[in-house]
Amino acid sequence: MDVAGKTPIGRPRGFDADAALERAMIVFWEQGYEGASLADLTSAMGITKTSMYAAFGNKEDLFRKALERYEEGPAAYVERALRQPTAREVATAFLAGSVGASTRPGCPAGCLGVQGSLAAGEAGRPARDTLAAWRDKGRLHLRDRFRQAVDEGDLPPEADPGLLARYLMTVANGIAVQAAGGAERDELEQVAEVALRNWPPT
Amino acid sequence: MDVAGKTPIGRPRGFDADAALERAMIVFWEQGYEGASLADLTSAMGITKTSMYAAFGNKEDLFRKALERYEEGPAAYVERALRQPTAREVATAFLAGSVGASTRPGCPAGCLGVQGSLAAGEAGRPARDTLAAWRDKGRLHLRDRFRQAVDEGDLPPEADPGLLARYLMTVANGIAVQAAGGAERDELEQVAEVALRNWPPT
DNA sequence: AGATTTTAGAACCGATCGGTACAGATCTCG
DNA sequence: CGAGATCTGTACCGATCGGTTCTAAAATCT
Repeated sequence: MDVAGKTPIGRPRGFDADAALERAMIVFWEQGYEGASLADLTSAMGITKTSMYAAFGNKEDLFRKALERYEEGPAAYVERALRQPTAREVATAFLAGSVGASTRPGCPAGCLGVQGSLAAGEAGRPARDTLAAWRDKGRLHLRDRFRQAVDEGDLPPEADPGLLARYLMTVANGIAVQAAGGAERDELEQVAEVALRNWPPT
Repeated sequence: MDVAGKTPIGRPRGFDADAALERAMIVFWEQGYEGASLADLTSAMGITKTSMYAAFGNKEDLFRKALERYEEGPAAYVERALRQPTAREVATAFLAGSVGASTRPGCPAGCLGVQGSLAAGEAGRPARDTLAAWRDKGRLHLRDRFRQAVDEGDLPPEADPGLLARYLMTVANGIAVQAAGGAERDELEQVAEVALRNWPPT
């Protein structure tokens, strides 16, 4: 039985849901969860509120889906960094990717995972918690990767994988804040370089 | 002529403006500029909207005054750090103070200067810009202090004061994000220690 | 005392918030 | 060709947004 090939019954949707989600991601990235109104979102997406609700659920669902999109797109550098052969290369690629994503031309400055919602009122709390969990997931992936590096002798046995992961994530978060405040790409590349100067020797 | 001693004419205000501002600061710190509604603020301040407008202007003015209050209170560690005798001590005190302020018991986790407004809709843009300028001011103070350190031979001549300042501010911003996400004080103290391992020798 | 100045409280303002109900349009299936 | 299913646009929902108006109360001034 063909699961995907069939044309669905009923009137087909008149817009590209993927493209609309991409637009929504940009708006959330630029204005944050609470700062992005449904009017802002749907106007950027080129659809009406009704279509948005039918296609994505509600504002919170839309935000989560925009975050998934962000993870696969601008934040894909995390996965790429984790696949580097040595811990040092992982760290370097991670910070370089963080700088790149936070200062990407044509995109909002900073990181959706940080500025999407850091402090929020009652209404924005689920979105804030979603982002905190998302950042934590990345941090734990880094930690696991550095544990593996210790096992492989790629990091000295006395290295603390959890601490190194948190250190890197802290610098990346700081880079995102700096970028949101207008810091330029080359300035942040220098910061990343300084941050890696004290990386444990292999 | 006594400028301050006189009792002002008219009905005296029935609340402590300083205490009310302190409460407002906490609310902004916890919920961000856009996430804090006037109802949230005035209820925490224990006054009505009318009294708030008479005493502080409007929401934006209140936010600016809450930031000044934050600078004199929880963020006073910046000034203290800048007065340390050596560049290394300045850097150490700055990061230690950042960790302390971001994980202070009884206060919201994180830093008002970061999570107060990082990304915002149209309405919150002035607040966001105010915070970005505030963070930049701190960064430039650090830079000037490190320039002085180079002049005094306290930092090597090849040290880059601007880069060191931006590096420290980046780490401090990252610490604030980590704290907002639930990181504990001792974890962030270790991060600060790692971040200072490669500080230029005297 | 009486005039003046300021505060406090409640009621109210238009605008906007996130979210829906409904009707018409457009598709597949029989 | 209907019949049933799904999407789209409009109009609307109650609640809340930041901010104001108006009246009464409480103080100092002459």
